[in-house]
Parts: sequence; structure tokens; C-alpha cells
Amino acid sequence: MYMLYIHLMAHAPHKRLILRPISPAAPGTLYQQIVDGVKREISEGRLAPGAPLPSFRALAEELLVSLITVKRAYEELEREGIIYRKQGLGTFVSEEGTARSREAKRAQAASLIAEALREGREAGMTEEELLKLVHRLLDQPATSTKHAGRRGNPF
Amino acid sequence: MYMLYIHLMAHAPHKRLILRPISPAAPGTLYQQIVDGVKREISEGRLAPGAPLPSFRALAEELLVSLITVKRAYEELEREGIIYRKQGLGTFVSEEGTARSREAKRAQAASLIAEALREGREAGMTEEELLKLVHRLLDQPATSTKHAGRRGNPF
DNA sequence: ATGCTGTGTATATGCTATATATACACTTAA
DNA sequence: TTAAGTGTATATATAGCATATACACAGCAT
Repeated sequence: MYMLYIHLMAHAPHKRLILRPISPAAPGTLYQQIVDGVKREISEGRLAPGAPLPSFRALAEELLVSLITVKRAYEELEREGIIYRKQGLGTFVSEEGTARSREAKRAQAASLIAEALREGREAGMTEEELLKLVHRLLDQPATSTKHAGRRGNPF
Repeated sequence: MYMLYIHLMAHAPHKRLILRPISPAAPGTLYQQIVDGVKREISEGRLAPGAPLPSFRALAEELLVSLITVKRAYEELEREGIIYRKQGLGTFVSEEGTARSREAKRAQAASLIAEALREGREAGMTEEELLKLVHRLLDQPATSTKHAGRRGNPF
């Protein structure tokens, strides 16, 4: 399968990557990383409602994972009403996809901040210290201390 | 084993719980929940350096998990230099345990905030909206929208 | 010393989610 | 009709989580 991918790439070598590369070592499962990546593309408008998503095989080849892993990710996105699948045709961004994807991210942001504040308080940080931390991270978004998440199957 | 536990409790029914109850349904693995719980007790000063932690069996009975799960949690805490174990004697908070536990929580708070800001931005939120969200959650810490985490083994 | 009772330790086993390869079914257009 | 694209379904391997059971060490009462 990978050989086929390489062959195809030789014919279209400069196509823009649809999603950032994923890795078993990165936080979160592979399919979860795909879910997050697609949500990012949709939330930021690079995939508009009605637009076709990459096919299972195309995305699997690009991300070097199996077709099934992509399928699983798309199933999750369909469950959230962000995309819909049509057998024989493809997968597309649903009409409310952009709104739902952004809302999901807003909710997650709130959830993460709530947990962060709880952790900070348990560490003995004052309200002022917590706000200072937020401001510091707001100014330097590049220092991406990627959160490790919980629950591990990091093979 | 659980029968024994119930029997013992009948003799000492009002002993304060060492840790809050944990659950397979809660976010994070059981052993991770124990790690977090112990870190909270240490960070907030209820377990001072040198103080003995509950024994494997005592904690296992209280939390209704197996001895091995507690062992695993304590191993993780020892790896972080927060506690140390002495065979035949027990497990104790290390001298630098409080500082390390708090530092771990501060680091996690920073990591979570960084991820939250990233998510919020991807959702299209402005800097002002993000700050407003932080302030709202700072005022209402009770509305604990517990973050679901990543990676799943929720049996 | 001896044995009892507490502590932590080690080995082997069942379960579940993740990720996979392979084969199948549907849609469109040549 | 057939070819080439799409999504779908089944069976399998792996690794982490959680467990029961049996073992080894420390302190203390006898």
C-alpha cells in the first residue's frame, strides 16, 4: 500500500498536505488525532460545508495509517454531526459542520481551562498567579507545551 | 476481600476517607486517578513530608480496587520523586514531595491552559473572549465541567 | 528465637480498546 | 458492462489496564 502511495506522489509531488502528520507517540490515539485535525480544518474554514473530505484511502496513505483508522475517525465526526458519509460517493462537511466543530472546540477550551484552574489552585497558586500565567501563555502561543492527556495506550 | 473490608468498616465506621472515591467511568485510568488524588493530598498539605501513606491494602479496600492498581499508582509517584517505598515498612512522602507535587500541578496547569488557548483560537475566539472565559470560570469554580481527557479504555 | 501481623513485591491471567489486513458493496462515468 | 473511485464489514494481532494469588521483608509480642 505504501509503495502505491509513493508512486502516486511521484506524479503529484507538491500537493498540499491535508492534515498535519500524526504519530502513535503523540498524545491521543491515532484516530483521535485525525478527529482533532479535521475539526481544525473545518473550524478554521479550510473545509467549508458541502466540501468533500479526503477519501479514506487518500488520508490513510497521507498519514501512514490504515484505512480503518480513518474510518473510525470519520465515524466519530459523523456522530457529532460535523460530517456525513455517502457510500460510493464520499464524505462531506455537513451544513452545520462549521458551527458544530467550533462549538465543540469552545466547549473543550472551557473544559480544559476549568481543569487547569483546579490544578493550579491545588498547587497553591493564587488567582493573580493564575491570571498572570494565562496572560503569559496568551502572548507566547508558540511555546506549545502540548498537554499529555490521560489514559495511555502509547504502544 | 470486599467482605473483609465491610467487616472492618463495621468496627471503625466513621474514619475519614483518605481519598475521594474513584471510578472506572471517571476520566483517566484508575491508577491515574489515584496518582492525582495522592498529589492533591500532598500538594494541599494534608500529607506532609515523612508522613506515611495508606498501605496498599488499606487504600485498595477503601477505593474498591485491587492491591496491584494501588501499587502501580505508587510506583508512578515514586518515579516522580514524590514518595518512597520501604519493603516491610510502608510508603512515605519524600522530603521534596510537597514541592515536587505542587510543581507537577503547576506544570500541568500551564500545559492545560496552553492547549485550551489553542483550542479556543481554532474555534475562532478572540483574545478578549478567551480572557472573559477564564474570568467566568475563575468566579465559578463549582461548575466543574470535568475534562474528558484523551485516550480511552472506559470499559 | 519464634511466630504473628503488618508492610511492600512478583508472577501469571482475563479483558478491552486500538490498529490492522483483507474482502465486500455501492456510485459514477467511460 | 466494466473500471475505478467511494464507503463498509469481518476477523486478527497487540498492548495497556486491572485483577487474584503467592511470595518476601520489617517490627513486635511472646
